[in-house]
Amino acid sequence: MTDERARTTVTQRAIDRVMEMITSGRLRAGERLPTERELAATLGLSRSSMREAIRALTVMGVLETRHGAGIYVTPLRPGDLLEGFGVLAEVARGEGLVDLLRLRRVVEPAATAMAAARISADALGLVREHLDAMAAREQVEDIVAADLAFHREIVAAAGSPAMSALLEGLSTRTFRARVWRAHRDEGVLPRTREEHERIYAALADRDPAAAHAAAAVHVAEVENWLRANLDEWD
Amino acid sequence: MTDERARTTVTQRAIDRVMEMITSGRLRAGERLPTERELAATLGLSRSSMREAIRALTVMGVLETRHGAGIYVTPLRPGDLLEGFGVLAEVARGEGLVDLLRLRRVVEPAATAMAAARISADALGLVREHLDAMAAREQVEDIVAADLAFHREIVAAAGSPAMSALLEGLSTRTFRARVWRAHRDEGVLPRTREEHERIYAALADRDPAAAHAAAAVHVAEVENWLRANLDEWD
DNA sequence: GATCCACGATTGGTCGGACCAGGGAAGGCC
DNA sequence: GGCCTTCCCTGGTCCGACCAATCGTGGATC
Repeated sequence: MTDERARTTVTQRAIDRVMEMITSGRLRAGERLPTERELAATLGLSRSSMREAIRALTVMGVLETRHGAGIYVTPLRPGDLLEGFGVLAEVARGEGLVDLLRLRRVVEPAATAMAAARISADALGLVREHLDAMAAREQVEDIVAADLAFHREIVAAAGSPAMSALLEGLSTRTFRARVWRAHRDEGVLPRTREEHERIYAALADRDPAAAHAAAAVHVAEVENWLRANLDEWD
Repeated sequence: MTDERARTTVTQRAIDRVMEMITSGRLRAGERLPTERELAATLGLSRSSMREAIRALTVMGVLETRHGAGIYVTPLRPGDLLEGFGVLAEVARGEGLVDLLRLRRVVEPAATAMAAARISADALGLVREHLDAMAAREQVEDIVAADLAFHREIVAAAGSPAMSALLEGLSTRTFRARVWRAHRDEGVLPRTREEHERIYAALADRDPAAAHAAAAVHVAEVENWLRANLDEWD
């Protein structure tokens, strides 16, 4: 029990040490850390290995480095920590993608419902703008951009950074572009537009239940499409 | 447009390059990558920087290194990619913690409902065992272990790796221990036990709606406790 | 001929030091 | 007093050497 885990790498131990400093409160959000060189000396490893540990904590969203200025602890907000997870949907394939969409079908309706209960008039106006932009544009890329902005605005109105960050990670531009292209080719764009309108209407009515249902229908639609087209994916 | 993003670090570019190799399908799940030295040479950077890029992709759950053997792409299952999630609840504080719990209140009931519809008799038996273990143990650490196992078993029965991984990340041993200790001191353990029993009963009845409600009540309970005790936290 | 083992080539892990590039504060110039 | 230069500190990159786990290979053994 003395030091059984010497089997792990020095870098991993450094990561754990810094994490422990943060969880224990010795390092607080926003605070600046010692120099790379100092940290390496203190924790007893080379600067190279220390840099790897710092890089790891950086992608985790725990630390943040500023060239020439120093290393800082991030504000540690859920958004910061979930930032690196935008990779998720990007690499998932086949059954894994379906699973991610299933998760989205659970979270997005809940977020939309929360938004319906507390969205401001200003935010609602922005949602309306994105909705109109979707209808006005021709290029798939533009439509997708408006689509993403539409959902992002709604989720943001829910007031849950964690849900925003999670859903952001579950949405990838390339995936959505593919879905839109397919929908266009299948001539079902009007139906998609109808779904979006229904979501907006529920928000405008400040009707959480209706918003929940409308969002669920919308995501389920995409999920079903993916399930039906899984074979020709990738 | 020639090479505008030379402003970023070489390591970041290497990360992007490897990610692109994966998303484009040139590197497939489980496949082995070239040597660190070869990769560095190919991408035109030093081995040190290349190692940092690899470390970053490792903590993201995209790559996996085996000392002496080589570097491999992970199976890229949602579970692999959400693994680093555990950090989240570990460092979150104050309002951020409440937000995470709010996310859990959305996801866990959904997973429990899905489990109710498809849980096997065997899995149900295990759930029962963990429930009994919770009641039988005295040490908070043991109770927490059984508590975690109880929820984990249920969520696993939902059959969604993404939800399992997410909820796993939202649950930390230290947080739960604190909650249990407080509940014990406040003498509300019987009520918690009752909530667990109700969840089990809904699963046994194969009643998704009841399971959803029971899980929601349970998580909301913890959320309310946290909200009430936020001031004395950390 | 099959099995086992020792050895060495391969590959990731660690180290130390040198040099480059961005930032920021001290101090001089106007 | 305000602006600008300068210099030092800090992260970013690179190199080359050595350590340690792995795995294939080929020879010894039965």
